[in-house]
Amino acid sequence: MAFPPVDEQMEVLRRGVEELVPEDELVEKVEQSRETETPLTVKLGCDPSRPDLHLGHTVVLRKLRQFQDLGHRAILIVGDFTGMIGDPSGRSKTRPQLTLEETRRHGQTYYDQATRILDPEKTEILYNSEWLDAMSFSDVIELSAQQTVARMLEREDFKNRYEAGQPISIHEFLYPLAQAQDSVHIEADVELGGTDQRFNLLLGRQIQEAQGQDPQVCMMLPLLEGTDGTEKMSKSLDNAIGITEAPEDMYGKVMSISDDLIYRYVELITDVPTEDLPKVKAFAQENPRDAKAQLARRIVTMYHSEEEADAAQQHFEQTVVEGGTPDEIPEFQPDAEAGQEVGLLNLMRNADLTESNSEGRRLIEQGAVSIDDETVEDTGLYVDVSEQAPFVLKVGKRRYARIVWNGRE
RNA sequence: GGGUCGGUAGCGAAGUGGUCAAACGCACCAGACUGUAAAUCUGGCGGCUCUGCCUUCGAAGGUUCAAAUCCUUCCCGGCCCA
Repeated sequence: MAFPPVDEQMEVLRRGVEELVPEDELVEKVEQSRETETPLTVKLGCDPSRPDLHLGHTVVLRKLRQFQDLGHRAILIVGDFTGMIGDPSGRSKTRPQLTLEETRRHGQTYYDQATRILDPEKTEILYNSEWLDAMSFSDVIELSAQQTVARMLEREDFKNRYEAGQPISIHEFLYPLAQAQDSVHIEADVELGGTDQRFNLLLGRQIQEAQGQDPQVCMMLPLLEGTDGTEKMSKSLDNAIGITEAPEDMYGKVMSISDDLIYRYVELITDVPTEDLPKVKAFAQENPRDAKAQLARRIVTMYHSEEEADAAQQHFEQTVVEGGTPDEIPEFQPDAEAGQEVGLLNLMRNADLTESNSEGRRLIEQGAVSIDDETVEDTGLYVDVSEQAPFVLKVGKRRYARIVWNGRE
């Protein structure tokens, strides 16, 4: 197949990239691949311990997709080997130990989600236990001889821990080496990763070189900030927008990002053509609300459909902007006899609107509970469901239930 | 193996016999405000039949009128030494 001209390829590949080490080598590789009509092998490692992808992951996946669209070869490497061993160091949260089946299953889930972005026809998936598990102890020693402790300690987190007198287990030095070995195994031309992967990616270059291979180019992409606007998007920080989330949630969460982030999201995780980006930037400054709505629609469309994006937008306008009641709210049918008075506190708890009666009482005191848009004042209110149903019970801004009663006499 | 420091609410962290359901920060929830589910401000943030009562401060016992705070044993973690 014919590859596009080098300049064209580079223009696509450079978009949104934080760091490219070294850029001229990539140009050379692209030139060479075009001349010899051989696709580049592009590697992306993925962590099978958390298979739920969010928009942050898509930054790097989209870059991989761009490589595919230019005709190159994408390889996803599932780190099942390290996943199986787990990280026994015990500091911070111990990485959960996974069984082989679990890593395979997670790997599959990862693949299924990733192919919403990648071209499934052109995506290879490999599990690194395949070759890492086969290495003998002497192989490992040989591998580790290719790196020095001093260089390892250049890595910031190791350095900090070392200087602070905190323990670093030997095996922690082995993980980056294992990842580098992956690059050797597939003879990667390019490895993608977030900027937090700098050390690991660079180590891949070094190890490849030590083993007589042409070193890979390291392409580092920025870590997308989450909905809190400062921390990187991460499920454990609870600031993530998952790509499998419902259209309404996705839309709402995008609308909640801070205005400064609009352009960044557009640049990194949408298909807006590169030449239109300056326009987007100006628009985002001038009219952040509409720019954000456009972004939210675009993102929901990417992972769902245009119709669902329309519906999500409408839902948002209706419930958030106007503070109205959404069209679809869960129904709850209390267990009550005709004419029986039911305590509102219990009703809320049974309908899963509150966790405890204390919480319900507090919320009523704060004026957060309403029945058919009428604020409830009395914490000891009793309602006769058979008489009053159906009615809409609202707790806070986002918790609703339609209370119904199917006449039991 | 020895020494030492520590284990308090979702997390971080005060408190070291009574005024402790436990300061403070973060997270979270609500109200006001706003173009927004952002920011900001205000309030809340164990449970209950709620002006009071009940269960919590690693676990189990004990001392005391009274324990998160003192004692004993045990479990878990950090650091130092070997």
